[in-house]
Amino acid sequence: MVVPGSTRERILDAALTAFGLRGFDSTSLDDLAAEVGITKQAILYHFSSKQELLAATIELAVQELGGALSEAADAEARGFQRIEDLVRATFSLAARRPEVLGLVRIVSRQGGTASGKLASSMGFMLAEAVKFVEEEMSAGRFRRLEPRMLLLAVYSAVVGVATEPEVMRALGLEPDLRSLVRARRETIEFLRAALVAD
Amino acid sequence: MVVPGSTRERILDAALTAFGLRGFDSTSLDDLAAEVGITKQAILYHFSSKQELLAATIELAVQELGGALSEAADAEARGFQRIEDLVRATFSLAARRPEVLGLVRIVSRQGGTASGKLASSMGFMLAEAVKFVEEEMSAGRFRRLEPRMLLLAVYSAVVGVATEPEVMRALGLEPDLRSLVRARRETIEFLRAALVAD
DNA sequence: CAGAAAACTTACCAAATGGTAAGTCTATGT
DNA sequence: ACATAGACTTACCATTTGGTAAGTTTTCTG
Repeated sequence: MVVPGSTRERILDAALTAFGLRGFDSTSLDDLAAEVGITKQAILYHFSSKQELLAATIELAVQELGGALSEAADAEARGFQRIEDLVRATFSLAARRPEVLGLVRIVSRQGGTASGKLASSMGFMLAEAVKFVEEEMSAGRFRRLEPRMLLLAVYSAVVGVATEPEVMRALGLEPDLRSLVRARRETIEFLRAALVAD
Repeated sequence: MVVPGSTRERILDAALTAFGLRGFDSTSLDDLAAEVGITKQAILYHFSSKQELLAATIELAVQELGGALSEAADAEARGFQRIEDLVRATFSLAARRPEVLGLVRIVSRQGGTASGKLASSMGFMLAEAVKFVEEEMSAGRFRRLEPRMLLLAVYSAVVGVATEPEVMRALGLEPDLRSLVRARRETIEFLRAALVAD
């Protein structure tokens, strides 16, 4: 399988997949190089160190995630519809490119320089989300809860359901496409019940 | 600081902490040995390989998690009270020993032999939880949702909130004890709204 | 107290890892 | 035609890693 695009792009793509699915420390530059069909030194030609490759990879992941979400977040949509759109977009991304959410999770857990970078990249989107939730609460369409805590719970629930195939398996659910669709539907109903004011 | 207990116990404890907080591949046997104050070969005397050490560590984590939960799950408690007890116990564990939940997450994401072991260890508890949720739904106390999907969403939300300090930070919340208490309260209210039938 | 088993340590080792240095090939502008 | 810069590769290297082999000390037991 020949991946199109420049060598640099192919390295980034392979790194995003590997870091996001297997983890940063668990992925060696040699593995990565073999996957792309080049030598390790070609990677170090484009990215001066493994850390810098990680930084570039995070930037790409944030771009993809941000793109998918902002595309879904129709500025016109109000109330729960907007949440539903976002959840659908997140599930779609999780199905198409699980490595993107995987990378976000792995990096956000680890702390350090990388996670600071991620946090600042996501900062704007989060601030907007908080504003939206607060407006909906003021308008009486959402239950009154602490907006940031609410977002954290929603984020955790969605990303968790979308990216924990092993936990699904433990629950006796095969993590195939059909189950994912059902998981999405159930998650949306769950969130609707939690959010929408009576 | 001298940690009490046998050498074997001290190794297990250090391994649980390191694997749970920093990850399996990111922790070398040499690091571990230095922490415990012995040599790497002493570790390999008690556990014949790093993989076996991981297996023993998982077993310990499952025991701790299972212990904390089954202690909290008063068989008498019905309805949402029982969920609340469990969430409190989970948050308490996350505050006291974040590495336990961290290990469960790390392993469950990785798949392979280790995660199969974890899944089978948790199997009984999960089956019981499904039964409980189904009963509550039949009794009309919980909303009708797919029990296993519901559990997955609840699990993801709770563990996510309890163990994602970096995401909290990105939301402008300091992950200190006070915030964790607030997070717990908000999570419980969130779940109550989602679960309790009108 | 003898000796054997348990609980280690010191001494190694082969493979893998991130990274450096220097060379090769190819396109391009002059 | 030729120098120059970009895009690599081949050749190394020091360190780290999980693991083995063999020796030493401590503890238990007959």
